[in-house]
Amino acid sequence: MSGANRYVKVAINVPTHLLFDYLPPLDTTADQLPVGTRVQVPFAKRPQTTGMILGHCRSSRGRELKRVTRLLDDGPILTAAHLHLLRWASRYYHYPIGQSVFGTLPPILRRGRARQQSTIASQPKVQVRVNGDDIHLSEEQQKALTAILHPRQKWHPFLLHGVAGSGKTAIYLRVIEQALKNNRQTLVLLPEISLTPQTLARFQNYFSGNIVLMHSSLSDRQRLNNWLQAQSGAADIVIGARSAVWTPLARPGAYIVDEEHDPSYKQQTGFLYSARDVALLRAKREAATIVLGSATPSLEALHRTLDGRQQMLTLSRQVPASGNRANRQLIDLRSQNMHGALSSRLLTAMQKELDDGNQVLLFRNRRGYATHLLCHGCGDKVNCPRCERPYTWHKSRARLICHHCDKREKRPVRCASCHGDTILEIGHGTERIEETLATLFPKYRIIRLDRDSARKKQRLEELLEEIVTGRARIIVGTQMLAKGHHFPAITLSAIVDADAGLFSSDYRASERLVQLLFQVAGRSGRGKKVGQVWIQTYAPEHPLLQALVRSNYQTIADKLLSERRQIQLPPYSFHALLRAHAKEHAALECFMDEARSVFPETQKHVVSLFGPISAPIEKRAGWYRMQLLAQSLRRDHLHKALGLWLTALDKAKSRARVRWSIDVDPQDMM
DNA sequence: AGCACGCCGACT
DNA sequence: GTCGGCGTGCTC
Repeated sequence: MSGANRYVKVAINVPTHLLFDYLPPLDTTADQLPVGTRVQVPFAKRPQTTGMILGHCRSSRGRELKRVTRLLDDGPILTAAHLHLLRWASRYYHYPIGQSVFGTLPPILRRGRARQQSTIASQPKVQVRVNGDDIHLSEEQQKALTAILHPRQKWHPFLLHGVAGSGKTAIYLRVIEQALKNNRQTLVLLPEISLTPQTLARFQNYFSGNIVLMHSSLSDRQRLNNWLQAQSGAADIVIGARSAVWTPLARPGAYIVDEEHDPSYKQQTGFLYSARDVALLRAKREAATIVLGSATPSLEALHRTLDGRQQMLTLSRQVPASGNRANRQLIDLRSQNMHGALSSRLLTAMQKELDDGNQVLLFRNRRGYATHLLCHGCGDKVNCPRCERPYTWHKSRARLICHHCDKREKRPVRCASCHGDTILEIGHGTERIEETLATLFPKYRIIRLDRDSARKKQRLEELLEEIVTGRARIIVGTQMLAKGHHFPAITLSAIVDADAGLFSSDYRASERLVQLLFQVAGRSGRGKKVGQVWIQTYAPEHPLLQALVRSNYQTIADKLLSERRQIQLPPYSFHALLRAHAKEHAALECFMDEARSVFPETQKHVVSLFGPISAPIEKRAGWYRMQLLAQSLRRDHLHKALGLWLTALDKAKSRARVRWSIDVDPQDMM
């Protein structure tokens, strides 16, 4: 039966929400070109542009329609269901459709190159090995697994709450195993694939089937091959980082999002999606099993369990010392004897653990040597000229580095304003703490783990190896330390400076601090050695710190949630953030004022605006930055407003020389 | 995103 | 006079 459609609607990788109408090639009808097929089309002044067919139409508003040059695929490379997901994401995150489609394809397909036939036979049978580690589930784990495999409702997401070593991975393996038995695929998301070779090893040890990786450090060819295997159904398990959430699956069965609270699931540039949220939506549409795991669940996840949209399954620690909570203590830094950033009290506690043959871990969320340089003569700081913020002094590299824009400079001999020659090094980054430790504990091997010391993956693995084997006795590092690893020989962890998380302008800072503390605590202790966590602070009376030493994660998180509810912050309301930056401050202010004034009148009673205000980092790489927050108690109201607002912003008179973007569900306000 | 067009400053 | 800098607008 011949269709009546005369044109195809084509998505092109350009920043517009429009689809472009084309005539089919001369010997073809529009209806013979299925949705999801890539085509080559003349576009703008370019004779050969890659596009993808997303629909058909009978009539078109375009005047002189051009013709599709040729088909790039012999059939659709994306299913209608997958395109549906992409169109939803494009609308939800207000990101151009063509960029959403092409930005989530493997680079080779994005460029219009041919899809190559995969040489792997489709659907090989996966053997489950019995050996990795054969899984003996505790009663608690068995209960959790049963709940997941036999949900009370047709579709229900699960939050698996358990600390490192509580046996989350065993549950994941059994969920995947069940999917395999049903001949279904599983997609496993991890916050940072480079940090988790152990996870892959464990999977490979347990399943001898076809496991593929999906992350950005694979070669283009490898990425395409793995993508094709997932899409054709030849791969049984796909393990990947954030972007892997866009991998099409022929026979989806289960989704696993490990460390679901991790902020790296939210993309920070361009297409600002949350891989965790996209995974939830995919699972819901496909009625697939989904398990979100974390020792420190996000407040969003806890909120979903409170109102019954999600079921929480809690695993307690499985080791012999089970029930023994890590011993948490505050160190009041006021009038403490200090050795650099470290108090005598902390050093004494460290010495004891080291004497007993244990490892200690110090956490400091600033790399570099000194957090800033200060002129002793006039008090001026040495600032990055582009960001107007202090440079960080990196001693071993002998460079000042701006942590906001990465500008590098040599250290000045004299102060630029008063020409004084006494420049003081203020503040202690990981590099300086390492130096302090080297003088205090010359006998012990010290390892620093941050983006400077572990620039290459290989080096990172070497450093981790030294920690795991116990050769390194003292470890100092940044956030990197708090992710994914379990170091059983560490019996003492310390947060060198907790105060930054207490007094931030970002309302999520307190959630992040609590998560950090419990993640750090979770790295340490096993068997009879119970971990202790020390927190250095100048504000020991702060209620959050008081709670941190007294309560468990759940109790503190519940309290944070009730605070969010009282002031109606997410997850009790919904946010979209308009960010703008410009070279001239006046142009920026003018645009932001207009942005506020063109906000749709009809939505003003259901959506509140806060701002415009300067961004917390007011200037970055020479650009002034401002933001305007839209908040609503209902997502649908917010989205209706955004649609109208963006149309008005496109036409704003003051938008010249201003760059702007919308962040739906922003994860930070920086 | 590209790519062209258009409007202001220092040059053979 | 015009070469080219970037800022702006459009693409079926």
